[in-house]
Amino acid sequence: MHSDTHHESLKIPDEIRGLRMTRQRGEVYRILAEEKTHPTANEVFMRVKDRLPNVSLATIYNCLEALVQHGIVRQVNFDREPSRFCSNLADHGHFHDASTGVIHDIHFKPGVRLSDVLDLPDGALIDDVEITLRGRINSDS
Amino acid sequence: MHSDTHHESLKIPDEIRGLRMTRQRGEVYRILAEEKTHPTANEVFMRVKDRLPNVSLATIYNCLEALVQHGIVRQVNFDREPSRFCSNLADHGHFHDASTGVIHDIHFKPGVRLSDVLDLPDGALIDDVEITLRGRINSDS
DNA sequence: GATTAAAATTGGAATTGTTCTTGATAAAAT
DNA sequence: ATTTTATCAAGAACAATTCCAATTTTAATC
Ligand SMILES: [Mn+2]
Ligand SMILES: [Mn+2]
Ligand SMILES: [Zn+2]
Ligand SMILES: [Zn+2]
Repeated sequence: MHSDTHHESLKIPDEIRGLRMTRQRGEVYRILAEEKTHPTANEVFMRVKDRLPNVSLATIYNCLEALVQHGIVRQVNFDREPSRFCSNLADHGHFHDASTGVIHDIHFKPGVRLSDVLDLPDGALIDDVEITLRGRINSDS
Repeated sequence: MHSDTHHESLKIPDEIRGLRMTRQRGEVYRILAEEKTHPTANEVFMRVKDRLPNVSLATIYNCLEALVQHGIVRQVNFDREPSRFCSNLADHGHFHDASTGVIHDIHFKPGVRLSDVLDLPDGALIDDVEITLRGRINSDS
């Protein structure tokens, strides 16, 4: 057993993709990796404060931006609501269940390619796709 | 030839879907119907001012909200950028060409249904879909 | 290990798109 | 014509995010 003390643990390397993993960035990332609930910056802030009581909201924003910039987490927007963040790097979209508030990750069915489905302009090169669904889950049937 | 004087014209009824078509709402709608460029509220404001010099930005926002609420126009969001507005009521998504800034309407290929393509949770009832692409158009081939 | 340089963090102020509030206007109903 | 209701205008307020200057931390160099 090694010396430093943590709880459920989840090893985060000192550096990911050229981004130095500071204490604050590590804690922000941990929240997103542990909870797949797509929290807002402010929700991340509240959770990180439990471990780093002096952390500032500006730092949460800085960390989230750094993580997003380096492709370690993804930023998810629903309309004009506060941005949410997601550690699932697989290509996926989001379904917001209006009755529970839960946000579900949505994946393409196997073998589906965007260009098979959408009528894109000639020569269009897609850098980024965002698919956002709103609705509700009908428990019966 | 009828009495009231307008320029290129585009007849807008006194009421659409239960929404009273005031002068301001009509002008806002006209901009969106004439130009398919997905303008922001502020861009609509500048254009409407040419015809209604006393209109206020608050009124533009009020009108846009009323039109969106009544399903007459659609609100389109790219990340956290200012909302844009679209009079195309067909089911469609948006492709933002980063090199020109142009926003293209994107339609599904005929016969494609969302549930054929996405792996949705059991019992999911989709109220609304938003598809947003970013990229560029390669002019050669 | 001390010194210097670079990067990250903090707290608060500033920004920005949007919404709210309140009083004035205009339109509809009586 | 009077009353009621809806809309509009102007500016204040708001909330999420970004910016800024000062401090702290980390890394590099001596
Ligand atoms: Mn929370
Ligand atoms: Mn413009
Ligand atoms: Zn996700
Ligand atoms: Zn459109």
